[in-house]
Amino acid sequence: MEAATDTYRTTVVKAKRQAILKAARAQFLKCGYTHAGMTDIACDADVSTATLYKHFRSKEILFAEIVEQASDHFKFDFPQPVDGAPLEDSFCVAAKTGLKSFLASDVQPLMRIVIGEVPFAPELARETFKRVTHHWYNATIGALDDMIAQGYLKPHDTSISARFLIGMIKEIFIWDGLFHANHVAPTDDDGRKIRTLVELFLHRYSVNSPDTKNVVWLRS
Amino acid sequence: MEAATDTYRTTVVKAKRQAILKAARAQFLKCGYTHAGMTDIACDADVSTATLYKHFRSKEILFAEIVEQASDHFKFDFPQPVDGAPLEDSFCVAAKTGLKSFLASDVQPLMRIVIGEVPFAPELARETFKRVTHHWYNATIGALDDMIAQGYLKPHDTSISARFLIGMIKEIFIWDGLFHANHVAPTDDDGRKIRTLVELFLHRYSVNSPDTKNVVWLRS
Amino acid sequence: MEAATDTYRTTVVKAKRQAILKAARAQFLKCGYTHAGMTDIACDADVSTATLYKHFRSKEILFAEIVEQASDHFKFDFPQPVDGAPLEDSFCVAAKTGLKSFLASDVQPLMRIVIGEVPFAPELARETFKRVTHHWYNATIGALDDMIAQGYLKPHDTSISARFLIGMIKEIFIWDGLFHANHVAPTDDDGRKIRTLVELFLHRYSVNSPDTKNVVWLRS
Amino acid sequence: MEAATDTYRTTVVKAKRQAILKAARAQFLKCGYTHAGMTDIACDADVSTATLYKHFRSKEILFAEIVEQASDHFKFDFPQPVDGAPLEDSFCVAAKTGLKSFLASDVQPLMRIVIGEVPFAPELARETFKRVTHHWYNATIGALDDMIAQGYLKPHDTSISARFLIGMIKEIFIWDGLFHANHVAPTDDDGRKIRTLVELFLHRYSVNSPDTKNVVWLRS
DNA sequence: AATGAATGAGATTTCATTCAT
DNA sequence: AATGAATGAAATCTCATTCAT
Repeated sequence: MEAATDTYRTTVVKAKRQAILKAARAQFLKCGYTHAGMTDIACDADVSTATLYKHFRSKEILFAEIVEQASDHFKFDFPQPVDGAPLEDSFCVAAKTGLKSFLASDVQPLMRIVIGEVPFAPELARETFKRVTHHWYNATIGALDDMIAQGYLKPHDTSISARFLIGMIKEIFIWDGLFHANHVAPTDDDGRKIRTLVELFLHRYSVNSPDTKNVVWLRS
Repeated sequence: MEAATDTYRTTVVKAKRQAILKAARAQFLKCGYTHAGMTDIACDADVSTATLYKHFRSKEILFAEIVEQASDHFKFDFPQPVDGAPLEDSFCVAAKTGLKSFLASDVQPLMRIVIGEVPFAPELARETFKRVTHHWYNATIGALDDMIAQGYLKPHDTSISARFLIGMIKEIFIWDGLFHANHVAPTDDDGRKIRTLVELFLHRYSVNSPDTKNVVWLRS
Repeated sequence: MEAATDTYRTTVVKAKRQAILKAARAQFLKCGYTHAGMTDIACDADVSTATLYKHFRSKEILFAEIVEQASDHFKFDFPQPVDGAPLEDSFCVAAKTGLKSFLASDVQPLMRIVIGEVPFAPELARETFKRVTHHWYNATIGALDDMIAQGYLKPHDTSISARFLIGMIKEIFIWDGLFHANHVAPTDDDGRKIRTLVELFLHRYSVNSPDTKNVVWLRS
Repeated sequence: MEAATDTYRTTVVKAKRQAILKAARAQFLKCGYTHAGMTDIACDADVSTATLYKHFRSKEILFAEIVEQASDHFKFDFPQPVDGAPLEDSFCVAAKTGLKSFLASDVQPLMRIVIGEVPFAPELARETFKRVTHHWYNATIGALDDMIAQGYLKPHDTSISARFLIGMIKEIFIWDGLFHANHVAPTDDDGRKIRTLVELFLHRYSVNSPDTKNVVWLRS
């Protein structure tokens, strides 16, 4: 009986916690950090402000929790190139998958808020940056290094080429969203943008790409 | 005499206006939009709040003015390739110049604020985005198209390649600054980063780059 | 069996009650009345708030209980003068004993709180005042009257001389503690302070003290 | 004209400040520190809370100001003994004057509040203690030392006798007030209480008092 | 009998903006 | 034209106490 009671209570409490997180996320996304009101959040979650504060000791902590949740949701693994399949496809799948996970994680709109709060929550910003950007970046470096080791790519400084790759993806699919509320990332259903981008990358770094030792970029 | 007085008055008024703008910029950069106080700005500018409001009808308008000023300060012209000189150099100079102007214009830290205020000043964000991102983007597209017309580059869709180029630059020199207060953009004194990036670009799009029609990126 | 259970339960209940009182005393002494939190008290006592409220219907009542307990702990009996021993010694012992009991009873730091809450708990303050001050005062008056009756002291208005005696003790050993947290009453290990004070008193009221009927305090 | 305007404005501002102080004092005396509400104070002073906070940066500061004002109002100078007049009278006048100034200064009821806040405003308590208790104490020591030097009093440790004197006064006229709201200090219109207390003191310390070197306080 | 999550009411404090001078 | 004191509305957070389990 006690166990049952406990379970029931626990369930209710967890439900409230979730309700709060949901309401808070909505409020923050709608209003940004400063303009979001704890009172409103409590109200939307059908909870008193006191209860809200029992669950999350401060607005800052509540916000951090939401950001953490979202950024934890962002997972990225560069898929292993499939033997015999075009290397290009691996890159495209990786880019598409990473992007999808990123967009699905709700991190993007939260990032706007985090960025705006940089002077007042530098630690949070740093942390978010690390979780999202570093994660993506490191996974990519690792994959590129592997591919070099396996002879797919020419040896080169992957710590910079990885950033080039990611930079292009961000520019096309993410950057605009920083400046526009309710921004929907441009679709790339036929995958042409990503493919173009990957081609640009592999044109330089694939072992199969032509040698350019003697090429000059001079005008003829 | 009156004219002289008028001139004097005008001068004083203009000086006050400048003092306000200067103080406000400092405040905003230090505290972000919401936490910057009109009273503090007035105080720093040695002006009463009433005078402040005579010059700028509201905090929002004052902020917009500052952002506009800064973004107007960001000028970018892709230099014409010099005949006989390596094409590469043109790109490097362009990238370096653009970046320098961007960083010097104070737009970067203001952008953080603009981004944070997106839900409350969507128009401002849109405008800033246009002035900065579009400007850079369009100037680059134009230059690339010219170079195609002049036979420097292979014909291709410059509306996307331009973004690739800019995306890589942003990733290396700008993105991190969005998440870190007092961020100093990484130096690139020897220009190696930019050069690597340009090489990647030209490897694919220079008319001198080897043909890759029959190249497959497959593993051998 | 039932009886045993009852006994057990009773024991547990009493233990909890004591735990609560102990925790509450600590809280109140540390934080004062207003800043002491019922939740904290319950927590420190390893009891739920509901249980806390089962035992003490309100914060006020809980506090009153603690003050009562402490002030009941303060016992003072003026020791009978020992025949043939210096009267002085009786007074010194009395003063020392009274002071010791007072300091040991924890009343002093609680008094600070009681005093601060005078406007909100006038009854409690009155009661505490009576229990502590009156008690001390009445015991002293009684002893002095006895000593007059027994021919130790000159006849006089003991209702005022008793207060003089106590007033001097309070001034030296208690007053400062009202204004300083963690105040430790000045030690008087050699008893010189108390002895001086007692001498002052007996110089005027002892039957052995010289007559002063014809003394004028005029400067010669 | 400007000067006049300034004067007018200054006058108004000062008046508001005084209104606030008055309202605050009343509120604090009525409700103690914690229960006094800044909103209520503002309301009583016919001022908005914002104005209240312009004048006093915080509740704590406002309270400290009031205490300081009151304690500054407490002045005590032990009057010089008049040549040829009974020394007794000097002491009685001194006691009466000191007491009157103390009671008139409003410090007494504020002291209750200060004492209650000791754990949370130790500095304020210390300061108040110094201003009131030390001041009284030091002035008395100085006067006693002078009288010793001038041959009115027997040489002795005045740092303790001064406290005896003050302790008796406090006991009779002040102590009770700590525990009772709206307490009116007992009158002593005929001066008999003070006279009795002074006699007790001089009986021991006046140069004219009989020698007690050979007196034993033993029961005969 | 015991729990502890939930509450409602209120506390202090801030800020963009106005208006009498 | 300029001042700066005054404002009203709102924001975050706390606490003694209750009630469903």
